Amino acid sequence: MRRNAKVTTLEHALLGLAAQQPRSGYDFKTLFESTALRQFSSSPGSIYPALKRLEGRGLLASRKEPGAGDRSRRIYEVTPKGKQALRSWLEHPATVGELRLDLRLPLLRFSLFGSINMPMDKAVSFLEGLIAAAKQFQVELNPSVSELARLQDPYPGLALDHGIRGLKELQEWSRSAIERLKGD
Amino acid sequence: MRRNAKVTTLEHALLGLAAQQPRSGYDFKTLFESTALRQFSSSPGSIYPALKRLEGRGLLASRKEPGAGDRSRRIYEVTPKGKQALRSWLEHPATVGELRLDLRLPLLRFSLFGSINMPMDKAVSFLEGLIAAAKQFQVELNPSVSELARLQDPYPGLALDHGIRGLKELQEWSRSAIERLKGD
DNA sequence: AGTATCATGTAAGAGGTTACATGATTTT
DNA sequence: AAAATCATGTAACCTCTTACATGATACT
Repeated sequence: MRRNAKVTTLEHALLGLAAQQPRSGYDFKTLFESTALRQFSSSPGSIYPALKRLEGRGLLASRKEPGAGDRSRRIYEVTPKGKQALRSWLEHPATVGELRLDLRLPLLRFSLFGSINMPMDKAVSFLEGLIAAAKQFQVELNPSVSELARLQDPYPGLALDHGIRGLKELQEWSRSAIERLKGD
Repeated sequence: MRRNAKVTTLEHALLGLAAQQPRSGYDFKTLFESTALRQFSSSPGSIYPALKRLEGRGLLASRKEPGAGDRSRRIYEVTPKGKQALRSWLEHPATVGELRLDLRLPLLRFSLFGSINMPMDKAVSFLEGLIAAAKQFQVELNPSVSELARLQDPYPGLALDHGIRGLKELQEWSRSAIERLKGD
């Protein structure tokens, strides 16, 4: 079988949350609804099928937990194979290419580092890589700054300025996060 | 016909670019590849079908422009109906709900304000609304800060800190953009 | 008694991703 | 002569969105 080869962002997030602690589909759903994770999904229509796919691929395992009456919850927990997939995803260093496409993804990974007890020095390396990628991306954008400054339309240049500020902020945050991690 | 009621983000972006100036599918494709717009699409597989859909709905019109040999480009330009749809999208104020889901969208809209010659005072109102929404969102996140600070897992709290810094930065950028717009 | 929440799911439709396909022209 | 670029598209597959559906329990 060569289908379903790719694990999606939503699936990776579910994997990470399941690795933190076993949860039911409903638990995942409410977590996604009530936190910044909502960016990566919504509603049962994506979460329940994703859980089934992950179980079908052997990355999650489930058991029925009979509740009061018929409120039986199905609890998912990560399998060794799932933990392996999670680990290799989390350990992917952030690259310029990834930042260009979506800078929220490295942050999502970082937020889930605890799910595999990522050692502090690896987290610091990740952040250092993130700083390097952000810096490089920022440099790449410099030609566009002068280019857009020449237009009479001010909006694209201003929007680009926001992007650059975001990259600077990302570097500053990364440095402060490194300090906080080291100060434990 | 009630199908295709919803205009997607990619389609709105195409509409805005076409309103700036008529372009070919290839022009759109290279623009998306070479700018921050790449976040909202990729490759011909999404762009060409989107252009066809927009033409089918009467939001874009196309004409063949015979080039040298058989390099005929198909040029798309926005129709009055398309400009209307574009305008109503661009004039949507940013809300907290939108920021919670994806704060890149209001920025995308802002970057395309020139395509309908958005009057300066409306752009300023938009930014003021953006500041208000960002502020409100920031306040909403405060309970999570104390909650996550209590965990032994440091990563979610640090990631949240990045989100909050981003919201502060968004407000600062908005203020500076207002100044720049007024200083014209 | 009625509403909200817990809890899980399915079905239809649409759009995006990836990969492939074609052919001319320009550059190396 | 070969490779890159211009230029447009299609097909398969998959996932997501939206909406609907069900039934028990807790709350007011």
